[in-house]
Amino acid sequence: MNDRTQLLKGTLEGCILQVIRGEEAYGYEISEKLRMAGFPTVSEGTIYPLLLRLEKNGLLTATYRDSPYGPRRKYYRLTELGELALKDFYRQWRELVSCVDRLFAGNEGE
Amino acid sequence: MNDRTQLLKGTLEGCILQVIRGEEAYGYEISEKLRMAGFPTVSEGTIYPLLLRLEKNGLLTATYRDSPYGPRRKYYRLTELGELALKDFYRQWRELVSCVDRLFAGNEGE
DNA sequence: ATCACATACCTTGTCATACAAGTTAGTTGG
DNA sequence: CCAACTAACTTGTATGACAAGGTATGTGAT
Repeated sequence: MNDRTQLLKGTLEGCILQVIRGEEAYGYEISEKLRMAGFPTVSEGTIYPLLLRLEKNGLLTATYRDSPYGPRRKYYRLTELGELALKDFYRQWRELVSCVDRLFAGNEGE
Repeated sequence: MNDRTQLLKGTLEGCILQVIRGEEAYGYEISEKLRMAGFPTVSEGTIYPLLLRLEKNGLLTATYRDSPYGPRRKYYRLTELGELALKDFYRQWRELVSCVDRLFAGNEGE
């Protein structure tokens, strides 16, 4: 009925910002890292539009670089605005988690 | 840019099931309880369609009862299917939380 | 050379769902 | 009578995840 895709809404954007935060990364790499973090496979139809949107909104900047293994890669870096958005996301995320926890407190084991 | 509404996607459904789980409740009451749990005010344009959808999908059953204070209330109860869906939601929710936590582990304080 | 496969990026169209704004109704109190 | 609260519902809009498909480059096997 309701698959995980609805749960991901909004979360993914923040998680991608977090992945890029440490060091610049390109799309294909980001989806690998998310998979390694345990996320269900993130579709390319999800990730590329999202990256373009973040770039357009000024949270990311991009530069193309050649790859030794295939076509050139588009590396993304966080802007100042991106850092702020990331902090903001994490704050809101923690708040949501604590609300849900409060609601489910007492009957986890059932 | 991205307000909390996107973060709520999918989460709300499970939380409403959880509110109803303990004892039957009606829409207006549910939105109050969510607010008390710390959720940002949940719009009526959100909650009533959601309840109708859950009813239509067989996760909830409803009975009307008179109210001493206003128009009659529509009380919802969880079905077997609803209980299963709730368990399923919580499992997926915990999984998502642990993925995000894994990603952000190490630099919470910044 | 050719074919399969992995890498790498992008586009189009579809679906689910949260919300704003508005509608209809009942009750209570000034 | 009117305002305020309770209570449910409808319509229209925007967002964002995804499936499916397209383009292109490099590597290794046949």
